[in-house]
Amino acid sequence: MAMPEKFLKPYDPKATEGSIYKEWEESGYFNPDNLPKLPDGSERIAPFSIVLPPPNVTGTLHLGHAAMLAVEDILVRYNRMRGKKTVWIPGTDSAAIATQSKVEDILYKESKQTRHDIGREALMERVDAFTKESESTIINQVKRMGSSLDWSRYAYTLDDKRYKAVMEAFVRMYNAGLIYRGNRIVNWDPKMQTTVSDDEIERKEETTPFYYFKYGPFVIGTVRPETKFGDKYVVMHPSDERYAKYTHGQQIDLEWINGPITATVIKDEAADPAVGSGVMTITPAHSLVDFEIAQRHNLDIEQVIDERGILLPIAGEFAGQHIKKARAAIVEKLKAKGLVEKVDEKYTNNLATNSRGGGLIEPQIKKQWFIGVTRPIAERGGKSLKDLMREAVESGNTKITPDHFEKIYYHWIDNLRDWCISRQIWFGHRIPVWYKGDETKVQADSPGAGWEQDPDTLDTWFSSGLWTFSTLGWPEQTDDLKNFHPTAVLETGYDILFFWVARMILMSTFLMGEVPFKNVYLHGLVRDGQGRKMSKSLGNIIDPLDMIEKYGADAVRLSLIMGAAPGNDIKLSEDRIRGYKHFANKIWNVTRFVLENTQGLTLEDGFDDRNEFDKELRQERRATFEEVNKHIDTFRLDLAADTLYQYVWHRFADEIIEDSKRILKEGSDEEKKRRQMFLLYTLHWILKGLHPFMPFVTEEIWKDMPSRKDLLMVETWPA
RNA sequence: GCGCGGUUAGCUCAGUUGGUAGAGCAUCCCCUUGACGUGGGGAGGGUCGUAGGUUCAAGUCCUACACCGCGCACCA
Repeated sequence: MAMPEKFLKPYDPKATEGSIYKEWEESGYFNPDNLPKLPDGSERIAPFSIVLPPPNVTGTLHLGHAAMLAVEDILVRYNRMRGKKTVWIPGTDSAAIATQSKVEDILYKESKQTRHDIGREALMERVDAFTKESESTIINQVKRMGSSLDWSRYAYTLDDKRYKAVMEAFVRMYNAGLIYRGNRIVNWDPKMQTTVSDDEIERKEETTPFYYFKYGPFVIGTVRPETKFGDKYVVMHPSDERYAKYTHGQQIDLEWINGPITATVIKDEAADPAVGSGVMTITPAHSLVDFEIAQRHNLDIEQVIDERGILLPIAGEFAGQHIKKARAAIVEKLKAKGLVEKVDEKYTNNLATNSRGGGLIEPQIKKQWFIGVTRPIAERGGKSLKDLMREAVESGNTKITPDHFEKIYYHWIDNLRDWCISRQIWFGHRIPVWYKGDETKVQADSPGAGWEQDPDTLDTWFSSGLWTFSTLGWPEQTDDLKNFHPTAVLETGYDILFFWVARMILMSTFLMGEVPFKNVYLHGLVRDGQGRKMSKSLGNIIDPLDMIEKYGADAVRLSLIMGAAPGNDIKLSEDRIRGYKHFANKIWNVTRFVLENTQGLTLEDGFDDRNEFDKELRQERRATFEEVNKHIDTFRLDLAADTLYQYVWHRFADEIIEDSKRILKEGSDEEKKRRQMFLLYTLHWILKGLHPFMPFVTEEIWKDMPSRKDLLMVETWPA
């Protein structure tokens, strides 16, 4: 057999990757139902399942996705080769708020219309068209990474099956008393005109003046004078001796922004004597802490700012002004009245913004739907959702890697408040609650004529929380659900531990009575070569698709794995990617050498165990793979890849092959044969071992291996 | 303020149950005309953040501190 011509030129990923992915897809082996039997003729039984964290349907592939795909594909391919019944389920996410705001932006740019101009139905049509158009883009980009996803099980968060699952989940949670409607203080985004959950708030630093105002005999501080109109309670710590002469409930007449008012003294431990003067006034309608104080003492709560950020009549002459503009004018007026004690010009304040749309958050009291996280659940032995979430990890049923994130997870649970799940946007899963007069019904479908559905939709993380089982067919009792749930691993970035991982545990432990996954593997953020975040303004963004184009998907995958310990940020530079392309080429040339020197031989030509020197080589090879197995099983893919890299390049190529040149030239026929068999055999091992990490180049080489029976992706792992 | 990490060679990072410090890249020198220049051999370079402690022995365990990063909280 002559040396295949392709090995005479350097490895060219561009010429091979597309067709190889097609072969994989057409083989059907991404689907566990089509996987071949094991070499001993038995069926694959042990399951290995991963659900893909669904990228936004309207997004494009970035390095975070690329890292995630690399890790998950390695785990899936490794386990497939180890004989497991493997499935990796793809999907995309509607990303409700983000997608709707994107479409609204386009709408406004094109026709200067808002969603209210065109109405709910027309907007949804536009959103659907936009997502359909985008969907294929992200899917094709995911495929270019070599991801061995079972596309026959593709799910979209808003498709019919998932919609049904979401409705079912809501109704069940409502019936269990976990979902309730309440008038509580929520994070309101005046720009998007919707509520936002606590976890979606992003704090941004700003430098702003800090004002000290005279409030009767007291001095109070604030950065937000515009909220102060309704402040008629003055709060101090019960044991603050400076204010011992004031008693709880005492009334004090004083001059305030728009004239004389009567303030009431409240003694509450929420006032920290060490902060400022130790005295504060409260605005219960626009501050969570103030709201809680007001509730404790049963105080009046008055709205000062409306849903668009406009001051209400309580602001007197300032009513109708936007809070942004009103602030300076209010301060001027207070100055004129001699009520400004002093101004600290450079105060660092953390502004709450909506991390999805960027609007400034204004706390408001609104009637919304909530999930009560501390309510006892009868069908779970009186435990609360918080208890269930904590137990999932404490029991070890779900292990988080790296494990220090478990502490962060507990910390989050301890601080968790009821989760506001209703959103005033249109794109998403509509809340399955129906109203007719004073009647309310909670059910998936309309109860009939005259019933009106709640106009709100659900927080996108509500449906995402169901993802491990909604993708497997829940609420129907499917075979997939039986076979593959709980899933083996959930792999994602540590930045969505709370958003998503915790919500999945919440949903699964309640609805399924089991954890959603046995392992959580958290990868780091991908940064540039100097450790900076990639951003447009720094101009340091690396596009994974450009890199695939230049160096091949295998090189990109390896660059995101090597040196990336779990949970550590990944520092990526183009140099590193180039380096791994060199490695792909090295494997290519190793193959060329081995095939050239073993022509006419196959694995079936036997293996001589009596050669003592080669015995050591074989032991070393086995030890190498045992190390690789150990690392993969403990999610140290970085070390596994490094072990293989070292062995292939610096042991096998640099030493064993170099040494073989002498033997093949000068050795006896028997020595030659032994060495040839070792080289050929080891090349098989190497290709198998590297396949999960570098699937394209190894599969391409595999085509010319004399012992090939099927695709490398379903070959058995060396042992 | 509370919590979680990190600090090891110029850079990026490993370092498994404590036993004389490792890799890749970079630098310098040398080699190489049939596996591969996307190559090979070699060299220099670290008192492992600081100060204590435990131990026969500490990069590894304990305590404190410093600096860097992150999460939560804070709009009095």
